[in-house]
Amino acid sequence: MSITIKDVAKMANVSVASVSRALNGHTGVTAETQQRIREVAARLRYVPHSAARSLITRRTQTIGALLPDLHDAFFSELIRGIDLAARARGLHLLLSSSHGDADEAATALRAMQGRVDGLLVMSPHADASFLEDNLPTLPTVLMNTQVKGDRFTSFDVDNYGGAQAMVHHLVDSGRKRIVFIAGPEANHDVQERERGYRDALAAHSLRTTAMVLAGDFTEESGYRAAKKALALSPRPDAVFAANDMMALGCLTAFAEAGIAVPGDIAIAGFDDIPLARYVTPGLTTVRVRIADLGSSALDKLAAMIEAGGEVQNSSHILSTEVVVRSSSVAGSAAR
Amino acid sequence: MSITIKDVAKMANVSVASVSRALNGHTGVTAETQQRIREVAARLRYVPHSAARSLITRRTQTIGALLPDLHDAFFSELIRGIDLAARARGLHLLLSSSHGDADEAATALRAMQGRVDGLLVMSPHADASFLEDNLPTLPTVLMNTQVKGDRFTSFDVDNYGGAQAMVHHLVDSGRKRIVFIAGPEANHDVQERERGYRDALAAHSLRTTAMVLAGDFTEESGYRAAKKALALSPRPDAVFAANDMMALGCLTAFAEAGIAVPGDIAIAGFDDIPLARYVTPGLTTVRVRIADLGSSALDKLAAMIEAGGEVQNSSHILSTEVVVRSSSVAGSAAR
DNA sequence: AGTCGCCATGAAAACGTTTACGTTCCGCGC
DNA sequence: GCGCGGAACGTAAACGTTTTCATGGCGACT
Repeated sequence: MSITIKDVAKMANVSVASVSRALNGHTGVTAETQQRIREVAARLRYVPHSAARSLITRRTQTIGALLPDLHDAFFSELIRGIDLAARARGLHLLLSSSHGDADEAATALRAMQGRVDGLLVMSPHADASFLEDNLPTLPTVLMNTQVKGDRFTSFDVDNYGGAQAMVHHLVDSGRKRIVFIAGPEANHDVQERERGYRDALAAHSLRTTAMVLAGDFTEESGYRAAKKALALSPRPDAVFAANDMMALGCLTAFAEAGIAVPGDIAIAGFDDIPLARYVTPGLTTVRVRIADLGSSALDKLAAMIEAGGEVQNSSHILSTEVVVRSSSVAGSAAR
Repeated sequence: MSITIKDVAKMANVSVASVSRALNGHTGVTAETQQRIREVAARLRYVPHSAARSLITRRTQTIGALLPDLHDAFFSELIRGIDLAARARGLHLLLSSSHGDADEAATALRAMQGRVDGLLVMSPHADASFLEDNLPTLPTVLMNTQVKGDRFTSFDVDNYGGAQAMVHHLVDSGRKRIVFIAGPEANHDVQERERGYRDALAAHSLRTTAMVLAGDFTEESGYRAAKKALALSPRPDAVFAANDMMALGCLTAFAEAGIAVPGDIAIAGFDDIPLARYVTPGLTTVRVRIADLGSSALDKLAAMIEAGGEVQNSSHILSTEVVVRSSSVAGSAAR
């Protein structure tokens, strides 16, 4: 039904080879015939069939992204970053998100075979052996996915450094009893943030005051943790939540309890989701440049593909930044 | 390099045809050999090359989504909805977003040829003739994209009805001078929202009080419009912004000017972005179920593909819902 | 003027599948 | 005992490209 290169060739009285050459701007076809072929192709609305093309060129101009089911803002930012970099290179994006379990992820991974030139993977379920077992033999870049050694190229945000910096900020502004609200246990990001929290406390000789409450990244769990924090004695003068949503839950809990923020207690989060600057008081948090993470990972992947896969693996850390708002320091900039 | 069906065939001492049959669960191969082939395939980590497969089957199991550059929350929700429905059907998602101009959109559209089984299009630049000119001959569903007649199947949110309902709510709670802050002029959603606003005023015999200020969907433009609204005489007792971000700008402007919300003036937005319930006061707005829009559109598209393209075009309207928060009615539920 | 070489072009192979069509073999009914 | 049907399996065509290789023509150089 769809019109093919043969139709164009026939109509222009040339061979399919010449059509291919003309349309791809290759040499070996006179300007005049190229012109003619181009005209015919346009008139016929010819569009090359990409499956056929990739079959022979071994290139799809597409990269696959395997993502977990993420909280909205994070997800959206990441995609935006990836998409931006991909479009700049004329690459397409095959999206595969929300993989509940390893089996599902494995299926998705295999389905990418022959469909993409490279893979961007962010998967909480992935460990090295899972990846080795299921990854098609494709250039791959890992994002925020824990894996030891140099078997893969990876990009990670500086969870450890960001958490440290936040604790330093809190201590510097006079806080002494800082409680940390953790996230899902198996989550590598959370582990690193907690490690940064503990090490920073130690650096201030406050190791003994370390206090960690459970959470699961939801606002609700932040709310519950905040209630627990208030019951502690002596009462903490700051809570540092492993992500912003939980910090928002704290905000609500404290407001209900009539506790002044930041007067009685300071609140800090992690991620700098758009919401953070809109709540009152504005939420002090660690900014993670998610879009950059996506862009950088894609750029690196593109380079690997370009190089034909024979490049040294490398790992990269994306810096974070403490954003101080009113939830930790009275009278600080509203934005 | 990659191992193909031939390798499996050789290793299992059968023909490629049998391998294909065994792996696809077709008849004509004994259980015993099927078993053997499956084992060999697993051992060799054979994964069928999808480009080759789609070349012959004319199916890619992939649907393409052409999206504009959207404000974050909207974009993310839409993708989530689409992805959800796609995964339920085992379909892949080829994403193509952020198309600044029609040329870019056209290129993206053509690049989809042979890559996808169907197309989901949301494009502000698209009018009927653009689509006819550039759309590959593929099943297509339009989302929030204005196009007259029944040449396409489309899904739209009920901008008109939502705006009407919001105006009714404002009038019912005692507001009389309601100003509307418009969005980008060419935007069809905005036009419909404004139409709903005007018609609802007319229904309350308040037609003469209609007052429209310019805006462009950004928070900044909402802020500016709010300033203008305050300068009006008599001063309005409500502003209805064409989207939530502009409503937030109003919130800021009124706070700075010391105007009480909702005491002196009520504020209403449109979209119900996540932020809306977090700001103080909570923002009264029109909820648009974006994820549903995506899911429904994809479901319909899948049905069209299933049916082989020979289905009647149809258009669908997704209902909206007024969400009352404190910005329009004092003491209303915080959430 | 003849030969050499380059350039435009065409024919055909190749990519990795699926599937229509043959072929072989076995069992069964007459 | 012979033929027939069906099941299991193999052969090869087909999908729509790109690319290698062959071919022919024409200009330039000796």
